[in-house]
Amino acid sequence: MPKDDCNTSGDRLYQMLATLKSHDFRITPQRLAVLKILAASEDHPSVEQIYEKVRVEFPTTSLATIYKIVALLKELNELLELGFPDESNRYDGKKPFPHPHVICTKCKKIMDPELTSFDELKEEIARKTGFRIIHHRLDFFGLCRECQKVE
Amino acid sequence: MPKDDCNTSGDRLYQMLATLKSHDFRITPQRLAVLKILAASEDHPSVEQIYEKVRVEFPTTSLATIYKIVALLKELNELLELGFPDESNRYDGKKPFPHPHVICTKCKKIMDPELTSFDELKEEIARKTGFRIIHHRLDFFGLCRECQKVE
DNA sequence: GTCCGTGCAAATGGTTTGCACGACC
DNA sequence: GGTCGTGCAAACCATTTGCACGGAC
Repeated sequence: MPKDDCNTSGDRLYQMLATLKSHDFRITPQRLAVLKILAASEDHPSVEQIYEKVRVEFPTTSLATIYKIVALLKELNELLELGFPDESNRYDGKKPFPHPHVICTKCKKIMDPELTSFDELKEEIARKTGFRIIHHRLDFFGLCRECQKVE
Repeated sequence: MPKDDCNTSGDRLYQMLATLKSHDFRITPQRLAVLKILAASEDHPSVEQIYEKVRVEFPTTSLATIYKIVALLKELNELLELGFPDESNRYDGKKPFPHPHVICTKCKKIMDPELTSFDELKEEIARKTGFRIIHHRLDFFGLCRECQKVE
């Protein structure tokens, strides 16, 4: 099992619940539903997609609430936001720390590639710029295997 | 001189003018003013900053026009957009192709680091994911030398 | 019972659009 | 002179905010 993908969806759910509790945030049905979806999602969902899934179980849930829960989890570092200029933001609840993404510009699929040569790059940056690097963002855009075929 | 920073500001201006002309776009005073600013800017300006500079010379220029010119240059691949989730978008007219950036989260300065170990990373990605990589985005966020001192 | 979280609707703000006038070619 | 570009104001739309009710603890 890859070292940075070692959490089962149950572990992630438990971890997120623990973080909420330790900061004295209440565990509401809406929050629990969002946590479950994020802990289980393989597909980097958008707020709208989370909303649709939550509404299956809780049809009265409002979009504003989803936004608030997402903002809270982001604040607690339990959710990684992948913001895009056109506001088609996507979220990663399984690996809430910076890591590279590969994005298909056709089908909008987002994958997590395994990389070995990144740490070296990060160190080179710090050495050459004098910056204290806090976090980063690395996206590759292109066509996935499937979309290359049908093109 | 670094190989990917070989254009003087005059060369970039000429290049951008040539691209506009070759696509039969008119050279208006507003467009020329924006081109000059982009060709000379070292600081990855925002639309608002471009707007303020253009207004020094042409006080009647509207913000919408700047947006239109920026969109046009982006379309013609003469301008790199660095979009951020909070819409504080920034633009690079000197190197309109994807390249890494180092961003100070305090003073908002954006720099272009020199990197040697990036190509290798890109190749590793393509090999491991099967994607045909078209472009990429690599940002490092942190504190620049100056902001580390005053912190 | 208290106070936080939710749902609703209105506000926000960067960006885009429609349209008529004016200017580039 | 015809057409493209500009300036203005309104529209847009994802996201945020204010507020009163309801539920978690």
